[in-house]
Amino acid sequence: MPAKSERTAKEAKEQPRRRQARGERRIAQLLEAAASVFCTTGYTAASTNAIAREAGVSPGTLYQFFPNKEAIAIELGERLMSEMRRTYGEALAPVDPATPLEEAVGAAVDRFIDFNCRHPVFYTLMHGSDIPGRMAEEHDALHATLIGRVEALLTPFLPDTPAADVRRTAEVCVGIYKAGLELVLAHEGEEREAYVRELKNVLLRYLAPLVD
Amino acid sequence: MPAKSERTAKEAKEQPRRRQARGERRIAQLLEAAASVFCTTGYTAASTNAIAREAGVSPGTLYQFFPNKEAIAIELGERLMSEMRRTYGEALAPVDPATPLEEAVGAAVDRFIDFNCRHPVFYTLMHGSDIPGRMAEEHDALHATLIGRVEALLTPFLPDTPAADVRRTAEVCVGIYKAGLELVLAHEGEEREAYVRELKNVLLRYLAPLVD
DNA sequence: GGAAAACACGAGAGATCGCTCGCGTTTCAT
DNA sequence: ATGAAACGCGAGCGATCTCTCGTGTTTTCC
Repeated sequence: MPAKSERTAKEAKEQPRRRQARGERRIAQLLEAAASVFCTTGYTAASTNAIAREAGVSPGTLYQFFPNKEAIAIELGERLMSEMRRTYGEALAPVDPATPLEEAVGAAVDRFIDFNCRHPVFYTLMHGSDIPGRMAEEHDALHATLIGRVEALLTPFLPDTPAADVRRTAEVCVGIYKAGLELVLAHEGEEREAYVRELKNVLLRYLAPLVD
Repeated sequence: MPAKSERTAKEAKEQPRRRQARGERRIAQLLEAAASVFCTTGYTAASTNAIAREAGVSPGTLYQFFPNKEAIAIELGERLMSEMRRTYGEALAPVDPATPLEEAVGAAVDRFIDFNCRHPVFYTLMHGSDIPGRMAEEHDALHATLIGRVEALLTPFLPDTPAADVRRTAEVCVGIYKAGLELVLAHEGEEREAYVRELKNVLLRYLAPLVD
């Protein structure tokens, strides 16, 4: 009994159980159902039974793939984050300081708004005031990196400004973006695009006097 | 048995039960406790037992004064709204069109920020994404009147602008205010005041090009 | 002083939710 | 083919929460 017998370890950290194709399909199915339920009822009010029902499986099946309710949100969040990085990873970071501010802001806003429109559950998970422990940490981490990116983008424009002021300006920009995102998500079609334009206006007019 | 026997009406609409001074004191006590618990845990996660415990009374006593949990939030919200009207009723409405925009915006922001800082539960109740039926209606009503006020304030400055655009501008202003309020409440002392100044800057720079 | 009403208590009924467990079915490696 | 492991089911356990009820105390009114 040498070969594969260390399978007996009771509470191993992570036993990345062998999955069949069927299992992977179920996981995707369950995550999609969870996204739908989270969007309509929020995280806390969403019951695991409701998620299972939405996915057309039994509660027991759900817990075959997720140890608990929070893990569903975590996994959903991580998949969204990785898609975000994959698609828009360079939306903020590598900006040529010679780029006009208008162009940089416009591009960043367009990319993030587009992502959030295609994945409305992202806003629900990251903005909901009812998120639990680990998810809140993930939210704080995302917020911190976002602030850092905006700071990095702003600093070249504000050479002789105290760091604390730059940070505050970045916080204000992200706050404006969140408020704008809420308005954008609340509308559709032409009206939605009008709000996108307004959001860009707010950011540009707020920043314009600073970068001269 | 003629006189006061219609007391037997089973499910009378509103039986404004006679209250003793002790009862009024308990109600105030319970609402204060509820405000505290709502602030720290949010509405949904706040348990009625926790509110009773915070107030130093039994759960039964709580239900002597409130028919259900939602009624506590409703009453709390109504008292806050009436205090808001009493103290800052004219914060937005009767503005002389000759007043400089800077002054009007600054005064309105100062008043509302001050109110929200003194009653942080107001933000929790009105911004929480986990609020129930009746409370959400109250929130919508407040939002609608707020938008209306801002529209009224904006219209004289924007004579030849389509109504839809004015409304959208008002929505953006209120959205900016909410985002700023969140940042202001998250900080204290000197930093808080710096965020108040930034909020005013954002609003003024957004509106300035429109009113020329 | 005495009856009625308001106030206060706290155990627990009733409902919901997260999650488990035992057992049957399907899939896969050998 | 066959044993093992992954998958699937759904009743129900245990914990929690809202709200009730029976009982006892204080206040008010005459």
